[in-house]
Amino acid sequence: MVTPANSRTKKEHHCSIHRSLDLVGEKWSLLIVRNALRGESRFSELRDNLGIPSDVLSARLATLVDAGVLERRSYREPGERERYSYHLTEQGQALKTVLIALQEWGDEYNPSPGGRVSLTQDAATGQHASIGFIGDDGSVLDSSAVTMVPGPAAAISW
Amino acid sequence: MVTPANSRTKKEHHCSIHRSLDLVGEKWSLLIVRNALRGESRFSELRDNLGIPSDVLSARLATLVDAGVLERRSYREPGERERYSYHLTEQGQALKTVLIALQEWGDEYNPSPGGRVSLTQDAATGQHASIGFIGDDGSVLDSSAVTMVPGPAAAISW
DNA sequence: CCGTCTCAGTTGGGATTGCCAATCTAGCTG
DNA sequence: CAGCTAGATTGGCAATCCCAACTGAGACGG
Repeated sequence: MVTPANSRTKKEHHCSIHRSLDLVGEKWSLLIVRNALRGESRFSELRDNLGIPSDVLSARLATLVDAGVLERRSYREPGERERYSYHLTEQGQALKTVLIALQEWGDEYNPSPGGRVSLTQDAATGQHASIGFIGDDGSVLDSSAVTMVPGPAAAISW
Repeated sequence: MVTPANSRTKKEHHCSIHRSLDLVGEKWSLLIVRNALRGESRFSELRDNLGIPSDVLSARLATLVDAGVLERRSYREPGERERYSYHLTEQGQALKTVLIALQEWGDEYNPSPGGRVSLTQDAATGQHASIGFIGDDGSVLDSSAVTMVPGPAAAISW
């Protein structure tokens, strides 16, 4: 092992967007999470469906487990030996918002000629759902009216 | 010019998340958009505030202009020569949702000990806003109840 | 108990991308 | 015309990525 996967030597940034991208901003990371959200959990399943080189998959899984996005579990099917699978943690599930935001952006501004491959809906009613901003009073806000403002820790830079 | 920045030779993926990541998934791309949302538009401003190598910034700006996320404008301040600045298009503005989703995820699961650098609020009322799912009937949906399902073009793979 | 199969990776190498420092260019000012 | 500044480009080196081949361990057949 030349480079241990659990050595997080990266600098901690004060900006949470930057910190998030340090965890899931590498190539393939978010696509692995997307497929995990679909229920894919095995190495070969992810490798074959994503078309990712197996060494890169191996490295990403280690990084994502280390970051707390995935959890590695051993399992054993009857008449099979023990194998490993990867499952989203609560933290990993929470990336659903990021992925659907990316999906809506792509569908809006760079649609595939073949149509949409994935839709978003409420599990209970089956009605279509989309991403938006909600005020603390529970009201739905217009996206253009929402701005990012400096927070309490913005003293140094923001 | 060895590799022209405007030759988009990448394969078009059927998955909109994958296509989106081809446009803004490279290192630094989303951070450039974040700073552009704060109103930064000049090369040196972005370079100095992000700490990005200038050759990479140059390449990313070209890619983002090519993708339609940024628009290159010339400007001239009094007593200065003509210079260029980079401004978000409508398509670029729309990435605000993705960035705030990443920000909320980072604040929730990987907070900075120094506190939050950036907050999200409604420009009119100043009340705090957060990302959520909204049904077509206008109701706010619980995030755990929202799922991604195969769409019309999912025949090949999804 | 020997050979074969499959899953889950690891390893070797070459290509690509990213990083850093130095340099360049055009127009301004003195 | 020498020097300054914004907006880059270039060269060299390091890290990352990709592909193909290989490994290791347990199940299974003979």
